[in-house]
This record gives sequence, structure tokens and C-alpha cells, in this order.
Amino acid sequence: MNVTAHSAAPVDSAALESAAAETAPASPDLSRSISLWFGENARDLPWRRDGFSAWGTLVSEFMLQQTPVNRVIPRLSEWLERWPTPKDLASVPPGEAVRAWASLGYPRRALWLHAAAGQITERHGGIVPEDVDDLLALTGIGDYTARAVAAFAYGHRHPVVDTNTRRVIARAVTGQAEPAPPSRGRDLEAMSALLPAEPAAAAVFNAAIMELGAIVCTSRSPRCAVCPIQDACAWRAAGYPAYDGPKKAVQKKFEGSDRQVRGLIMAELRATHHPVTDAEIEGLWPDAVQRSRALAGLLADGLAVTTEPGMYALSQG
DNA sequence: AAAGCGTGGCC
DNA sequence: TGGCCAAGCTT
Repeated sequence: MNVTAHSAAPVDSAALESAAAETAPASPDLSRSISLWFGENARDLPWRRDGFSAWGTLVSEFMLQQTPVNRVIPRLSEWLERWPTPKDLASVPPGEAVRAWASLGYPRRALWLHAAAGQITERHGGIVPEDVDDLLALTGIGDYTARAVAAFAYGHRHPVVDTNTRRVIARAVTGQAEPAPPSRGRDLEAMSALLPAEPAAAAVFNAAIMELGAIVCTSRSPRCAVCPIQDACAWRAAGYPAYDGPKKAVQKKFEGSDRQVRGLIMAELRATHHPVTDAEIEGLWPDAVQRSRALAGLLADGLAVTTEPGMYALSQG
């Protein structure tokens, strides 16, 4: 299967990865320094424990899509205790997954994870696939998550590029304060150029550069004084120039937004174990137009269902 | 392909 | 205070 079928980007990343596999990383010192630092400074996180399952890795990656580590950890352990395999999750109604998602945010991810569990059960005998294209074919899994699971759960050699990785490469390699807007092909190529040849070392490096971006080379206030690659950093060498690339899209204000209204309705649906009435929903938000727009959106997304006229609940099945 | 999608912590 | 940010994905 052609990986580019999943994207308009004219890059054959499979060929890219196999070509890179035959060569040493472009900056072996940089890669080695980051991995060595990781060996000494990696946080003790659940998904880094020995014996953590591929399913656990997949669940953690879903939860970590846009939600900070510290908020994920307690939900993840509850989740895996309750649903230790994909089949266990697939056997309950999607609304149960949405309820257990609690306040992690972006509850569509819970729906997608539930759908992916069903697909894994049906297509892959209940075993999380290890092939990137098989992973990409699952609902809610994109370029980052597919490669993260293949690399971290199965030890395969793939470039794993997340927002932390992009930032570290932008600074250390490119010499810019912030990365340009994400570009699938360019990002995979840049990471491939740094990736160690050995699969195990590559998996470590993927985690290591993410970790460096998460706790040292941070977005707001990078701790350059304790950075293990400060002497090799192109941004430092250039005198820490300010970012001058294209402006990033501003995140819209949450207060008063449709997203806030959706969140209030979802919180109500999660909190009650019986259908919620129109009257109860009215009490959540004063603006009727915005309220009905939010509710219609939740119904369209499958996050809520109508149990009978004027009554709503989480999806039952 | 730009926009939409939650929630909470931080400075 | 309020804007910014957080292991992205889908349409």
C-alpha cells in the first residue's frame, strides 16, 4: 500500500525510511547526545515500564493527542484496568468509552478509540497491528500515532514526529526559534536524517528528542542552560533570533464559544446515568441558538443520541 | 486545506 | 487577567 494515499503530500515516506535506514544519521553526535541525556533524565512514565502492552501504548497515544501527560496518567490506568484488551473495549457501548474519557477533552477521541478497538478486533484478531499502514487505517490514527505505536510498542524503525520533535529540530538543526507550520514530508525527512540506523536505538531516539522538547527545549521558556546539545544548537549559535516565519493560527477564545457549550452539555451527559431533558440542557447555557447548534453538532458527531423526543444520552451502542 | 474540536495549568 | 500552550486528527 502506498503511504501517500493517506495524504496529498508528494512524499513516499516508506521509501524515505528505507533509504535512511541504510545510512548513518546526518548528525550522529547530536542524536547520541540526546539519547544519552534521555538515558539519565527520562521521566518514569507508565508507558515506559517494561511489559507495557501495545494496546496500552495505543491508548496512551490517543489520550496524549493534545492532552498533557499529567492529566492522562490517572485516566490511562483506570482505562487499562477496565479494558485490558481491544476486545474488552469493543464489547461495550461507545458511550461507556466517552464517559470513562472524563474531562480529558476532545471526546471524539474516545469515540475514535472505541471504533479502532472494534477494527482491531475484527481485522487483526484483537492484536494491535504493527504495520504503519495498518495502523493508519484505524479510526483516529494519523501519521504521529501510527509511527509512535510501531516504534514504541514494536520497536520498528520509523521517524516519529510530534510537536516537540518539530520544535527541537527547528532550533537545533534549522536555527529558528519555532518550527514552520507542520509539513508531513519535510518533517519526516528531517527526522529521518537524524534517526540512528539500529531500530532499538531509533526507538530510543524518537522518545528522547520528544522528551527533550517536552522538558528542556520547551515552547515558552526553554532551559538552554541545562540543554545537553547547547554546544551543537544552531539556534544558540545564531544568537537566538526571534521567530520570523509565517504566523501561526491563533487559537480562538474558548470562553463563550460553541466548544464551551459542547463541553457543558457533554459534562452533563457524562454525569447522569439517565437521559437528559431539553429543559436541563436549557439551564446550561442562556443562548438558545448557540445551545441548539452545539447539541446538533454533538448528535451529528455521534457523541450524543436522542433516546426519545427531547431527551439525550451518551451513545448506547 | 483551513478550520473545528475540550480542558486546565501556567506566567 | 487572559492569552498561550499541550505526544493530533478529521473533514
